[in-house]
Amino acid sequence: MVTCAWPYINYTPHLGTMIGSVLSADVVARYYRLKGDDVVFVSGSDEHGTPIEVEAVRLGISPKKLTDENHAKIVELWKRWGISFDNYTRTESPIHKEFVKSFFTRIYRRGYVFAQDVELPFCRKCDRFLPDRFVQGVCPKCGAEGARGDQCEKCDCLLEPAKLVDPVCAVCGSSPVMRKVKHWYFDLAKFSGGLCKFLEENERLSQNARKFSLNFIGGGLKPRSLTRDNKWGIPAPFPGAEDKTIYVWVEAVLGYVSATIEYFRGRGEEERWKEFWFDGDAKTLYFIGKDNIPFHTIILPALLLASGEGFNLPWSVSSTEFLQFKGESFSKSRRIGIWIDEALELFQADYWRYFLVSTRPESKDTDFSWGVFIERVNSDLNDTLGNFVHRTLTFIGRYFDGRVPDGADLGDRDREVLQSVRELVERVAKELEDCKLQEALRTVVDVSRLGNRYFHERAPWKLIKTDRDEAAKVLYVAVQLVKTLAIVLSPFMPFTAERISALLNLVEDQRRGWEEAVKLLPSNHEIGKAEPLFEKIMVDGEELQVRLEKAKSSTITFEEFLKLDLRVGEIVEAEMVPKSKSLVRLGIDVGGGVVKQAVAGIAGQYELKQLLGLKVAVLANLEPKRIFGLDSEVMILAAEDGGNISILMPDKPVKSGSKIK
RNA sequence: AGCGGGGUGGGGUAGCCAGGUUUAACCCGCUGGGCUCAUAACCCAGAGAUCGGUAGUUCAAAUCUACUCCCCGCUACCA
Repeated sequence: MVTCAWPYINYTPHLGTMIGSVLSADVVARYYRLKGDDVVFVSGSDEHGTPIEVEAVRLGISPKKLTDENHAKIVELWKRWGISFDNYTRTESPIHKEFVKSFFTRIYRRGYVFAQDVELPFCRKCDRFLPDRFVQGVCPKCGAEGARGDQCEKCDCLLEPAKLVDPVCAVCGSSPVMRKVKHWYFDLAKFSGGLCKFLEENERLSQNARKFSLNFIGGGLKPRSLTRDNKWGIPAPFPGAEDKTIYVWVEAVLGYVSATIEYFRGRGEEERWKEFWFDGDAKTLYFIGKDNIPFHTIILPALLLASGEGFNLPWSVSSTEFLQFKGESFSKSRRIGIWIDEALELFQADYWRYFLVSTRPESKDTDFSWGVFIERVNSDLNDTLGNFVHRTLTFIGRYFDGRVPDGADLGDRDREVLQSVRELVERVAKELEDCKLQEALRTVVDVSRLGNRYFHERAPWKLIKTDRDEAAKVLYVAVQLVKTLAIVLSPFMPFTAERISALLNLVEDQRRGWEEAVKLLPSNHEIGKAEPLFEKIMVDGEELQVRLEKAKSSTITFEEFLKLDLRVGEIVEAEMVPKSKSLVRLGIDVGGGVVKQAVAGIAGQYELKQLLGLKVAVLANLEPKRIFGLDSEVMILAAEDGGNISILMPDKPVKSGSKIK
C-alpha cells in the first residue's frame, strides 16, 4: 500500500509538492511492483475547505466547478509525469463521502466525540465563520498592519483573531464579530499512550517525523475539532450537527482508505481492500512533506485507533523537507517557483524526475537553481548515463552486427564487473527500501560510471583490431549493464527505461521483475539501432528562466480566463471603413440593446449585407483601440485557415449577450 | 518566543542516531595527463575543508555534552 499526501487542489501543485509526495511515492510504488509485491498506489485531490470555497466565490463559480476543472487538469498532468497511480480519486467521490460519514458515526458511537461551545470570528457580509488566517488587522504588539489572525509576520508573535486591533475579514474587508457556536471535538488525548507506543516502535518514520511527533505529544494533546461551518464539504453525521461539515484535514486523511475501497470496487473485488488495511503483513507507506507530519503520525493513527476496527497504522512515513526556489519558498501569490505544468513546457518529464529525485530534500531544505538542474542533466544524464548506453549500443551495432556478442570464457575483470553490478543493484534496492531515494538514484548512475570505466580500461576499439573475441567479451558485459540500467532506472525514469528496453528489444518478460536487472541477455540476441537518450542543455540558467516566464504566460490560469468577457453579439450595422481595403465597421448588439463598435478585417470574405443579423462570438472587454480613426471597442472572433476567415457563430439560436464559457 | 531541522573543500550533498575501520567520502567545477568506441562525450592523477564558533567529555569527536552565532520550517481553526 503506497500513498502520498493529497494535493490541495485550489491550484496546480508545484515542484516541491511533486518531490515531497507524489513523485517519491511513485518511485517507490514502481519499485515494489517490479519486485513483485502486491502494490496499490492511491491518492486523490483534496478539494474541500475554506480556501477553495473562498477561491470559488472570488471566481464567481461553484466550488465543485472549480475542483472539477482542477482535478481534471491534474489527472492529465499525472499521466504526463508518468505517475503510476492505481487510483487517483478525490474527496468528492461518493465512496469517500460515504466512508467518512460512517467512520465518524462509528467513533462518535464509541464515545470519542464531544460537543463544545466556542467563540469564533464571523463575517456577516460573507455569511461565514473565518479561519484565523482569514482575519487581518493591526498587530497589538508591534502595530504592523495586515497581521493575520494566527500570527503577525512582522514581529512573529502568535496571535488570536480576537486580539487584533481593527480586525477585518480577509475576503471582503468588513469587520467580523465574535459569535458563539457549537463544534464537535475528537478526544485526541485518549490516544496519547497508543500513539507514543506507535511512534517509538515504528522504525520507519523519517527522523524529522518521529522527533516532531513525540515532541508534539509531549506538549499534551488537545481535543481536535472535527467540524466546520463551511457549506463546502462532507456533512457531519453527528446528531445536532446537521448544518456542519467535517473539517477537511480529518476527512482527507481517511481518503487513503476510501480510495482503496474505491479501487477494488472498480475491479469487482468488493472485499479485497481489507487485505491492505487489516492484514498484519500488509504495509502502508506514506510520502509527505514536513508540513504534513502531525496529520499522518498523530491524527490519522488516532482516528484509526478510535475506530477500534484494527486498521493497520502507518508502517512507514517518509517526510521530506522543503524545496526552495532560489532561496525563497515557493509562493503562488508571488509567483515564485515552478509549477508542474510549466515544468513540462520546458523539459520532458524524465529530466524533471531525475533532477527532483537527485535533489530530494531528505535531510534539510534544498534549493532549486537552474545551474544545478543543468549540471545534473548534462553531466549525469547525458554524459555519464546516456553516453554509456550510446557508446555501447553503437559499438555493437557497428562491429557485431547489432547482436549481443559471445560472452563465453569471461576473464576475471569481466566477471568482477558483473559482480559489482549485482552489488550495486542490491544497494539500489536497499536504499529504495530505506526511502533513501536520492542515494538510490546516485547508485543507479554509478552503474554507468562503472560501465564507462570498464569500457575505457578494456578499450574494445583497440581489441577489435587485434583480438575480436576479447572485444566481444567486453561488449557482452557492457550490454548487460545497459540492460541493468533499463530495469533499475524504471522506477525513477519510466519513459527513459522504456526507451532503453526498446533499444535492447527486450520482451515483456525481460523487463518485468527487479531480478531481471541482473539476468543476462543471451548472446546473439538482436538489439536495435543506437540513438541518443538525452540532449544536452546548451543554454544558461538565465535563458531557462526567461523560457519559464514565457511558459508561465503561455498557460493562463482559470482566473485569467474568467477575465475574458466572451459573449454572443448580433451584428446590427455593417459598413466599409472609408479608404481601407479590408476593414469593416460593425455595430454589435452585445446584449440589452447596447451597441458597441468593432473594426474587423473581413471585407474580402463577407458581403456587408450577409453580415447583418448574424449572431457572432465577441470579446467584449478588450482594451479599445483606434483603427483608421474609429474606436474598436469589441472584437469578433473568427477562425483563420490560410487566407480563409470564418466567423464563429453559435449553432443554435441564443440571445444577444449570452455568456460564452 | 517555543519547538524541530540544518550549517562539511569554489558549488551541490553523504557521513553524525550506534565516537576509532576515513589519510573526511561522492557529484560538479578547477589543474595536469591519457583515450578516440561514443552526444567536445569517456578514463586517470592532482590541488582544494583544521566538518559555523567556543568550551568540555574521552586514549580518540564532523560524530557525544553545554553555551553561542547564522539559515530554514513548524506551532495544532491554512490546506
